[in-house]
Amino acid sequence: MAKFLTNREENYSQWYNDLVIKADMAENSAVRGCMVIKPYGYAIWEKIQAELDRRFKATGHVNAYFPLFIPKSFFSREASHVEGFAKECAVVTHYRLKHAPDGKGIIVDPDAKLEEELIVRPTSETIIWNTYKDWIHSYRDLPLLINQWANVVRWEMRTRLFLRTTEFLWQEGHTAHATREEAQQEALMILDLYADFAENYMALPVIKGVKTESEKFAGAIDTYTFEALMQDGKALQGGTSHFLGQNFAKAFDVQFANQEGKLDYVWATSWGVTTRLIGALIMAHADNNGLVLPPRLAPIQVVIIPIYKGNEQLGSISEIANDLRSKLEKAGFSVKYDDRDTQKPGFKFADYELKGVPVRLAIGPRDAENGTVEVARRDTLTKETINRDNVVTHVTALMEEIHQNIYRKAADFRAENTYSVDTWDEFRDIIENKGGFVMAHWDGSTETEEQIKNLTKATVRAIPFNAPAEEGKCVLSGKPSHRRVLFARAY
RNA sequence: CGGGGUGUAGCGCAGUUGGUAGCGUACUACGUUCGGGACGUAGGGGUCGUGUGUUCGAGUCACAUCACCCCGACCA
Repeated sequence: MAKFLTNREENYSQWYNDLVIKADMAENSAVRGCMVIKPYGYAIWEKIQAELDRRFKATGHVNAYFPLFIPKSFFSREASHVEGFAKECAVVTHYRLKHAPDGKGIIVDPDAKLEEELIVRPTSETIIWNTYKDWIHSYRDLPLLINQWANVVRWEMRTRLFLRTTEFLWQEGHTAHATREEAQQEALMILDLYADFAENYMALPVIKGVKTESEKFAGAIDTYTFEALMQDGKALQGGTSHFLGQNFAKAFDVQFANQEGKLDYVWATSWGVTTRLIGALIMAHADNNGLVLPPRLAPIQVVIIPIYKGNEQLGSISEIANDLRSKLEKAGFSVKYDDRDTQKPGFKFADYELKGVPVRLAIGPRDAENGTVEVARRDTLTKETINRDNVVTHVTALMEEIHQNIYRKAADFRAENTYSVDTWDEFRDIIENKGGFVMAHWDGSTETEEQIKNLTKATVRAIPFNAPAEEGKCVLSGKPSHRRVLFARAY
């Protein structure tokens, strides 16, 4: 099996690329650096969206939509923000095309130059805070809890499907609060929301923490992150939640009258996750047979495949299959009955394994006669035959078990690949030869962090919240440190 | 933006000393198959990335150009 996929152990990044294409999730487009998300990949995104959107609303947020274009001048309002994004902005300079004078093709009309150039949003803080200025006047207008689902553009040098593309989809929450404490709580609450989603929907164990000065969002006071370990030993940042302090409020002059009638700048957060989560899903769980999707995000949770000779057999098996399908659908599962006569069962088995469908039911003449059905699970590739009457209860329990199992596998993998390291030699050896998470002491200085990055390509992924206080010496500089931080090479 | 590589059927590729383009797969039709990626027969599909040049003749040689992929620097 798996002869159609590059072997994961042989060439991890080729395996990943093959998988995205062959599982029909996405492909490169005619536009450099931009991908086409195909229906199967987009269906996963829709599931991610649906659950996150539900959770955002359950915590008091509402959706809105702000413009794709941002006046260039807005960007320069917040100094570190410009600094962070300037190098990767797409800029609209003209608003019209015309036929070339020589009659060959069309050109940008030089007479249609924009008065002020527009930036294609790499993130929306500036346009949103410029708008909030008009919306917020009193403490009664607060908190303002808004999210938007949008596309953004960051002009990247090198791109990879889902992991880094020039244009990508995400959600960005932008909230405004009356007090520092409330904004900080919001940022942390969202981080918890993300982490809970990762664990319960993506079956992905994550580490929550705060970013270092050099890794934090341009314009933030604090950036909170959740980090996951991929199967090649590299870390992937799942998403971030920022406490922005009053930086944007001051830059855009967003003040409100508090209960005493005094003017004060509002406190802000912003937070987002992107289609990159799909990349994380792939790299955390998939194997040499293809995708392994956690049941709660699988577009197809159960596939039913008939095994038959001739039309009358197909007819009677279809009757059973359709009955099972409607029962499963009633129980809340998304089910596909694949009765295509153009593919053989073996082909379908391999194909749905490639696509990571969690549970497969096969019904053949033997099953029809015995009142049974063959149940195969994607995560373990094991099969069993059960009584047809028990299908719904069995599948229901199985889905939960599959979720737990792939979560446990990922958690075990992370445990096996997390090292507590005290010497530089050991640090270097593990980063270079084994990969994984390395918990080590660090003196807290940007210079040391930079040096470690230059020497090993490893960065501080997070200062974990749950790291206990522990006296030690920085793994590189030997200076005192009070806790271990999480190092890894990262996507 | 540096270093390397590739452009020939939807996809993966071959194409010798220059002689008018082929294989696998996919696709279409029909038949036989169907409990782990079936087989037979017939068929359709190409400005050989683009341009210019050399030549009686260019997928093949020369020059130019464009695009994409991989590895680095930058990033979610």
